[in-house]
Amino acid sequence: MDFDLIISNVSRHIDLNKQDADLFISLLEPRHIPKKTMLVGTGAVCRYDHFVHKGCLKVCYINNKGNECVIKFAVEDWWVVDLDSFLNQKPSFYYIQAVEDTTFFQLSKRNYDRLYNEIPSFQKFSSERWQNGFIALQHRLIQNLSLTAEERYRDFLIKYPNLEQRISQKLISAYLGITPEFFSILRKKWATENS
Amino acid sequence: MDFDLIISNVSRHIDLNKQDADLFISLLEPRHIPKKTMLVGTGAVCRYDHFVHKGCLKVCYINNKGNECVIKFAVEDWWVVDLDSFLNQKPSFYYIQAVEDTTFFQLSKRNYDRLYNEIPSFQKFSSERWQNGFIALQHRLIQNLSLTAEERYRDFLIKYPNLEQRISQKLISAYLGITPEFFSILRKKWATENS
DNA sequence: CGTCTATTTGAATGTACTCAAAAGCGGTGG
DNA sequence: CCACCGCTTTTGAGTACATTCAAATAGACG
Repeated sequence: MDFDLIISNVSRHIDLNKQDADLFISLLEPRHIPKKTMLVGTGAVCRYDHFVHKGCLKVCYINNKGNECVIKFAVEDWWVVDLDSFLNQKPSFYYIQAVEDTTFFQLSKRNYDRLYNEIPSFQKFSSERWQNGFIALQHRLIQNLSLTAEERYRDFLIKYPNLEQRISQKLISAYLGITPEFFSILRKKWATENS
Repeated sequence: MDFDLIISNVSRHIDLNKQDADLFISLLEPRHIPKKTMLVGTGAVCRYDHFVHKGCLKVCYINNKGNECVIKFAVEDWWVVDLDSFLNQKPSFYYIQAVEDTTFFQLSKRNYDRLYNEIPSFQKFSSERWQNGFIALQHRLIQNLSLTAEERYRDFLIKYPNLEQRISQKLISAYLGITPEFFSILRKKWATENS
């Protein structure tokens, strides 16, 4: 198994000595799942934190009109978890599902807590992760308050480079918070504008 | 000065012994400002974390149409800071302004760091704060993706009990992400519905 | 090849906005 | 104490953005 990506990811936040890195790696469980696999179902407890090595996962929920809404995508080099469910071991509001065949590492709550207690800098990593997550989420909230669908799409392209070519338009529209029909209209409009 | 509220707030997350509590209190700076005071200007560095003891602050930005958008209100018992600006000591994207005459405690970055280093459980407090903030923000993001203005208003009423009577409709609409004109129309509609 | 889903297209509708104007309300100065 | 000023709120007409529903077309997969 290739741990370079995940070690490099963590190392961007904290310094891991050889011993800590070995402990960290030993607690990870590599997995490979085919597309459409449900990793965490709505109402289930999110028992693992996940780091995507290759492929793509989505975090979603079904809104009151019965449509799927995408909270976030997790592609290569992204961490993903239902924080509320994972930390408090309570039923998740979201579900996490594979969009593509996906290779990832999972870290159980037990091992997460162990790292938290045994590697002081892992606390820092964790803390920074949620601080940055908070900042990023606030940024996305602003977009949804202020921007049109077209502007939000531009932002999607920047946030997830090249993902647009890998997933369906239906999924993109579920992320943008618009209907697939309207997204199709926008695409046509953009095509004529740039010709 | 009355430290009961802030001590009780922190104590909901962690246990503070007498010594830690005294240190904590000694690092706080009480302030009182009249309404409309700009606490942190857009582009300024957010040098303090704030805890509102009485009154109300708002965190806002001006969108590309020139309208004020409200990210959050901070009333009694709420903490408020521009996290990105405060942690990284960089210019803030938001501004923080008093909606009412407000009494609050401010905690400088230097003292924040000192607490972080000297009181281990303060790390826990801080960490939990951003985890909970992340969870709450995700919840608000969902609302903006899925809910109508009317549903978002219901949620505002729950999140900020009684605040509705204290602030202008213009401010509420800036929080909901709708125009004051449209908010006025909705109010009239609700009034006829409940008669 | 057939089936199932995704995408496109179109018409009618709903939600929310812009602009303009009038009415209400609060604070300030004379 | 009142008159005036500025800001908030209401109202209305016209418009833009986005949705729903239905149907046709195109792609993907077994």
